Amino acid sequence: MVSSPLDVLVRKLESIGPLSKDEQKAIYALPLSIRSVPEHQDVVHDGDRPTQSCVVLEGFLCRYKQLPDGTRQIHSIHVPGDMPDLQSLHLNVMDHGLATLTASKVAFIPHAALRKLMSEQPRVSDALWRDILVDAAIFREWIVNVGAREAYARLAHLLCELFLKLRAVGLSQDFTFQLPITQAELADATGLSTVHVNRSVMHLRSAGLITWERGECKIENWDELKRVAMFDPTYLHLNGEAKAA
Amino acid sequence: MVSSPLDVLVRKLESIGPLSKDEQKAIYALPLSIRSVPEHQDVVHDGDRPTQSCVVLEGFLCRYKQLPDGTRQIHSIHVPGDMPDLQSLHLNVMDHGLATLTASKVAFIPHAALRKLMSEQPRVSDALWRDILVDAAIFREWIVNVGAREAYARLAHLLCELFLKLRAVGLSQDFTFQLPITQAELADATGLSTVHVNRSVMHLRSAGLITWERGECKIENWDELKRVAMFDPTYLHLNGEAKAA
DNA sequence: CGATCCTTTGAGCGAACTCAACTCGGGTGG
DNA sequence: CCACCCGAGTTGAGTTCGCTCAAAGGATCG
Repeated sequence: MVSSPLDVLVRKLESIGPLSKDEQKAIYALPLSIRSVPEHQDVVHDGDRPTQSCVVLEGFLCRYKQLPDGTRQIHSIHVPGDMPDLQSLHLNVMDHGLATLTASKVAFIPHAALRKLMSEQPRVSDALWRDILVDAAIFREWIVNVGAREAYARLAHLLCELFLKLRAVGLSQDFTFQLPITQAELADATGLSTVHVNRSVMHLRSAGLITWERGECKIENWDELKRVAMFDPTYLHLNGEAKAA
Repeated sequence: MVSSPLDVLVRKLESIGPLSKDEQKAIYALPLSIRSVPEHQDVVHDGDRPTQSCVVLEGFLCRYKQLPDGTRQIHSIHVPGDMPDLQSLHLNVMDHGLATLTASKVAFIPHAALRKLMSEQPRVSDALWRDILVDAAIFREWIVNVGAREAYARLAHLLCELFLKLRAVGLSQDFTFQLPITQAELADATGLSTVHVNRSVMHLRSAGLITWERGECKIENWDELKRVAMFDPTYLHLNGEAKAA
C-alpha cells in the first residue's frame, strides 16, 4: 500500500465513483509542488490567470467574493481532497478569491499535466468533471441555504454538509470533526452577522444538537440536526457506502 | 446561411468562445426532439434520471428546489441558448427541478448523441464545459446576491445579469428585453417576499433606473443600475465584443 | 362581464442587524 | 512569573429591513 500526498484526492474522487488501480497510479504520478500556507491568506487572487490548479491536502480553504461595500461572501468551504480552482482549467480568469481559513497544505498541479492526465485517462477525466459538477450542486444548495432557510437552520445545514464532506474522505469518526474556523467566518459563509451566528450556535448547543469546543465539533443528534436543517444529502451525489449514516 | 433551431445555442456558445464552421455543423447535426411546454410546468423533475439534455429555444425556464416547509428557491433563470440540465450527462440523478416560467420551446438531445459529439469535436466539448463552468460561476454570484446584497441591490443585480445574458444571444436591443415573469417568481429567485420585491421594483422605477410594463423591461440608466447592484460582469466570462456595453 | 391572477399599498410584527460592552483563554514580553 | 494584550466568543439593548396579513386596484381572458 503506497502512501501519497494525493491519497486524499483519490479518496475524494472515489466517494463519487470508483477508480481502477491504474487510474489511481496515473493520479499519483502527477507532478506536484506542495506548499504550506498560513491561515487567512490568499492562495489564488480574484483576477488571477492561473496556470495550475490546486488540491487541498490539509486544512480548510474558502472561495469568496468581496463587494465594493466591504462585505465578504464566502461561497464554498473546502476540505482535504477538494480541488477548489479546477475550473481555471477552462475559465482563464478567476472571478473570485481562494483563501485559507486555517493553516493549510496545498498541492499545485500544472494545467498541462492535468490536461494530459484527462486525455489519457478518460475515466479520471470523468471523475474530475463529476467533482466539478458536484461542486456546482453544492453552490445551488448554498443559494437555497442563504435564500430560503432561517439562521438556525442555515447553520445546521452548513454543519450537516461539512460533516458529510469530511467523513467522505475519512476525516470524521463518531460524528466528530475538526472545525477550526471562527464564527465570523461562518457569518461570511451564511450571510449572517457574527452576533447572530453566535446566538444560533448557542441555540444549536442548548438544543443538544452539537457541541463545539476548541475547534472540535461533535454532532450529538444527527437525525434532529438534519431535520431542523431540512437537509437532503442527494445534492452531494455521494455513492452508497459513503452515504450510509 | 442556414437557419436551425439550434442557432441560438451556437450564438450562446460563441458568446463564450468562437466555433469553426465545421464545429457549428456538427452541432446543427444533433438529433433533436422539440417540445412546446406551457408555462409553470416541470420539464425535468427533482429525482429524475434523464437520458437526454435540453436546450432552451424560446421562453424562460428556471431551476429550483422546494423545501419541506414549502418555500421554493429558484437558483437559476434560463433563457434561449442555455442548456439547463447539461450536468445530467455526468450526474445521474437530478437534485433539483427544471420548470418553465413562461410558455417555452425546448429541444431535447439524447445523452448518447451529446457524448458522441463531445468525443468527436473536442473544441465543442470544451465549449460545452465552459458553458457549465460559467453556469457554476453564476451560481456563485447568486450566493453573493442573496447572501450579501440588500433587496434593492439584489433585484438590480438580477436585472443586470438577465440583460447581459439576453443580449449575448441577440435578444435585447437598446437596453430593452422581454421579462414576462411575475414578481412572485422574482421573489423566489431572490429569497425575498413578493411584497418586498414589489416595493423594490417600484423603487427601481421611481429612481429612473428601469421601466417594466407588460412583460417588457427597459434599463433606463445602465451605469447607475450597475452601480447600485455592485455589478461586475467578470463572472459571466463573456468574450470581448459581447462584453462591451 | 365575472373570474382570476397579478400588482400595489397599508399596518403591524419579527428576525436579524448594529453598536457596545464584558468575558475568557492563550500568547508575549517586561 | 505575572501583567497585559489581543482575538474570539458572549450578552444586552435598541433599530431596521424585510416579513406577514389583509385588502384594494388593474389587467387579462374565457
